[in-house]
Amino acid sequence: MEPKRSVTIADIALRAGVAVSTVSYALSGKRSISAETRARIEQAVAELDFKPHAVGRALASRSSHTMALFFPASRNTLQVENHIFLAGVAEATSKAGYGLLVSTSHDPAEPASLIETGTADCALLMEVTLHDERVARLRASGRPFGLIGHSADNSGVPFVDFDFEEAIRTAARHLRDLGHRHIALLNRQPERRRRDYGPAVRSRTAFRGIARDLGFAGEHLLCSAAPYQYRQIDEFLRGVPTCTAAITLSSTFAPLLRVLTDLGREVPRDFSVVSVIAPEIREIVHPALTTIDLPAVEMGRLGAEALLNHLADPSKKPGQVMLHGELNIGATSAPPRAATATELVLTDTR
Amino acid sequence: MEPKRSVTIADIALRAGVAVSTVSYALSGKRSISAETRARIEQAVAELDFKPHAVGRALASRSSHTMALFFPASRNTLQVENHIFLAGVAEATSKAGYGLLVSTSHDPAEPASLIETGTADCALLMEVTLHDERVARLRASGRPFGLIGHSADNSGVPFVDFDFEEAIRTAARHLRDLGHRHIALLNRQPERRRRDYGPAVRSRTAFRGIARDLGFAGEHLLCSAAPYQYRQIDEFLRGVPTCTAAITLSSTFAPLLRVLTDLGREVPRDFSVVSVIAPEIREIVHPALTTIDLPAVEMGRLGAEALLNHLADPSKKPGQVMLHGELNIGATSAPPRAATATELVLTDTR
DNA sequence: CTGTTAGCGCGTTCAT
DNA sequence: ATGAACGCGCTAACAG
Repeated sequence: MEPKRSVTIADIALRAGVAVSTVSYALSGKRSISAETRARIEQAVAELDFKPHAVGRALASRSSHTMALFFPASRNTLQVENHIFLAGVAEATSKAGYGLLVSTSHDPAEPASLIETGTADCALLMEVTLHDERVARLRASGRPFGLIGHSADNSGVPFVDFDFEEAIRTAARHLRDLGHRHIALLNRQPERRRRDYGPAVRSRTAFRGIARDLGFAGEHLLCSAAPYQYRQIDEFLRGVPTCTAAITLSSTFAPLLRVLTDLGREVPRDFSVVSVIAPEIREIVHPALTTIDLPAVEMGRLGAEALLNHLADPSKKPGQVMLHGELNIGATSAPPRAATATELVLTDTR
Repeated sequence: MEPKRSVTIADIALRAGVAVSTVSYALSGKRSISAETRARIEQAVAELDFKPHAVGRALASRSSHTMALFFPASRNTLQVENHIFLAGVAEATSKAGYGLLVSTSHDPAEPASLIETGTADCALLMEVTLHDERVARLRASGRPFGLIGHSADNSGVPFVDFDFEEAIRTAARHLRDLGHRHIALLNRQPERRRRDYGPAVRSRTAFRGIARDLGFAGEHLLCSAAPYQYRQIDEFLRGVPTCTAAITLSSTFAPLLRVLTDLGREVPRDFSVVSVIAPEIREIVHPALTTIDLPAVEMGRLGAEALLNHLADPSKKPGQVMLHGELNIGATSAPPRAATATELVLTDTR
């Protein structure tokens, strides 16, 4: 129960026998200080264990030195993968001396609000939709923000994203080369009414084209939340027995593997799977899957860095990075049983 | 590129024709306002789209309305499970109208610092050791804090923890009833020089006693980081062939399952496993494991709530909650092959 | 190179 | 029931 009242620069100024502004400038280095007074100030700082009050500083400087990260983490729709991005973001903000405020709010006005109220200097958004209202509001208010993902119009916006199209093409080619002629793409239906979710939309479109190009039948399956996805997948696999392989995005590999087991179909003997997942998730999944690594930690770091750079110099062209994934062949990738020889038809569940 | 300068209560006061203090009181409700002026103020607020500036408010009220969460998330030692707690913490802070600042700092002075600089009102710590220096410093400075986990002395400290001892006892009994006479306990070595990590120490001690009580040989294995743990476990299983079952804490189940597969030992035919993990992790692991659920989301929520309650009324006895886990029998729990009939010896690897 | 001073936006005491 | 004024801790003109 020590001193509740913390020491201020006024205390330092008094003790060092200088003006408060001198202390302030000595701390910020924004103007030259004689070696002597600087020493006296530093001594006073050390003796009194002074730490600049972040709030006072934020009010005066109009900068909280804090980044707000928006990502969905409601308990019901908890996506373990989402949290991996956080590690990268935290690494970047911490290295830059920035605070990291995490918000799980779904209010589209919240990102702009947090900045307008001075709580944060900028906002980093996750689960970005093609026409994201949060983006629109941030744009309208002229506040700095960045994206992990990207939307329809990204002009002037720093972002980092993963090339899902390429990943799907790589995966599809691999599966086709293994002999598969009927392949499903599994993706999750993200939160709420976000039918507009970028990766989902783009992946679906790309997959359709790829199926056409490579000459296989492609099925697109949008999985809902936990209890239902199992039945969805179960019904699909029973209904479409010619489908012998799947590409999974997000964590849809989990229910898929369960259903396959329950149906008595063994991976990779009876069914092949290529999963696009973060290596940290791959690590804990057993048996080893064939995957395309989604570098989530890197993405978090790069996204945060791009935003911080943009904040430091808004006149410069913002960083816009697209990351790529490599195929990572695991134990489940051996050739499947021969695909059916019936006529190939391109279908789409929706 | 709208107005950079946000509207303040002075603007509201002017527009409503009242004093700034009246606006302040109208907003906080800390003194009665006539219906008429209140209406005028509310109208001005709506018309100007006023939002109180959080930083100005924090400086004046000496409260940032923010909780700082400290948890380890360096990219090298990323534990997916840790992030699940965050969902619960975020739920609680958000419901209480608090901000959530996330820090991955390892500096033992940082928690107290963040509060002293006004950045946060309180700190919630994860990965607490028995003699945690962060706790000591927070205590010394008299700042409010709470724990997810607990340390040697918890007097006056709100915390939530999981009864690992009981979980291990439940798991051990289950395995012994299946016929196992030689059981290993796998745990991870947490970051840095934290040999003092509470759950690890307590689990080990408890396990030793349980082995004695239930009459089986118990081995304790402390796994290091990703690349090494595999070899560690591999050497252990080869060296101790009589060990036919394991209890895994944290995500040690992952390397264990890999090693078992590579050794050609099938679960549950040749080896039984009971894992203490969060259900969100269990969901993505395949095949279904026998587990004891670690209610990480709940723990995060309860820990944050306990801390917020303590903050609201420091004179009240702080909430100290201990959660328990139930056995969750999955596909891997079928009886193993008969255990060896040789003499039982209680050993410990360390 | 250094001191003086006016805010930053809001809470709150003291008057009325 | 309402106003006026001061202060929270710090930054940044503006003087010298």
